[in-house]
Amino acid sequence: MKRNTWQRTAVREALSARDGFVSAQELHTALRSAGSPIGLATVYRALSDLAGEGDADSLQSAEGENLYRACVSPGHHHHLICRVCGRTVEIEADAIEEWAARTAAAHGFRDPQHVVDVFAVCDRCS
Amino acid sequence: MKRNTWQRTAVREALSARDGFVSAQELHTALRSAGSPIGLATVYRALSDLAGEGDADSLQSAEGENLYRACVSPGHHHHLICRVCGRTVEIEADAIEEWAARTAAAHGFRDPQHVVDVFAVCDRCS
DNA sequence: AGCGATTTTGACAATCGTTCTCGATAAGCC
DNA sequence: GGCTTATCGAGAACGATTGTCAAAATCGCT
Ligand SMILES: [Mn+2]
Ligand SMILES: [Mn+2]
Ligand SMILES: [Zn+2]
Ligand SMILES: [Zn+2]
Repeated sequence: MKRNTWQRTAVREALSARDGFVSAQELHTALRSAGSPIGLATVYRALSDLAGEGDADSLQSAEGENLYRACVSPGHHHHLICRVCGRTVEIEADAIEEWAARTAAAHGFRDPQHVVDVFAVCDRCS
Repeated sequence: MKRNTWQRTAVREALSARDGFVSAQELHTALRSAGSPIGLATVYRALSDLAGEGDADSLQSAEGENLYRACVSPGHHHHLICRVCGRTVEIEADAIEEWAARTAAAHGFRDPQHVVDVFAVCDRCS
């Protein structure tokens, strides 16, 4: 049902070429600079699809922008993100998962979801 | 240096009258409905100030809106928020603080900040 | 390869939360 | 009361994102 277009491929590759989180606009600019005539709306759609399929992680920056990153590990995980360069480390922390579940249950809340991200400055940038 | 206006007082009180997170627009509408002629920009500014002074908590909804809540406990804490009605429980978890600091340090990252929120469905709403 | 049904694209407009502008207003202070 | 200056607020401006819709491209089928 989902068709293969060079646009989606281009977005996937451009995303993989980065090692941190990027916005749709940044990625669009990068693609255009590299000579691609891809449209902005298409980049937004492709990134949204990738995130929906689990091939990309997404998060909101402090400024409210949606940022994306090519997913390295397949399962659920969190991120340690450099505030300066965007470099990102994927983190698994079962302790956090348990804590979230326990905390919700302790207050009578059901079906907990959680947002856990750490923003700091990486060694290269400090 | 900072002046006391009835507008700031009105925002503070309107915020305290709620028990969940609200957006600036919602609060503005509520104030207007109650007869206040307060301006929208003023509500935005007041909420931003309150958050900056630590008298209000703020977070971003999944849709990217900035939400505010009158702060109950004074120190650093996190939230367990009902996805349906917005009811919120303030949570302190030293274990999380330590984990965040340890995780950042383990990867050579400095000056860590973290976003930790749990969204679930409260007992009244399930 | 050719055809046709259906998806996808992209330029542009529209949306929507938030911030900016700037003349008017009103705290705080003497 | 007056002065100084922070604050207000209506409306414009902004910026990220989404909607529109005609043109182009993909895929299944022959
Ligand atoms: Mn988790
Ligand atoms: Mn914390
Ligand atoms: Zn860095
Ligand atoms: Zn609830």
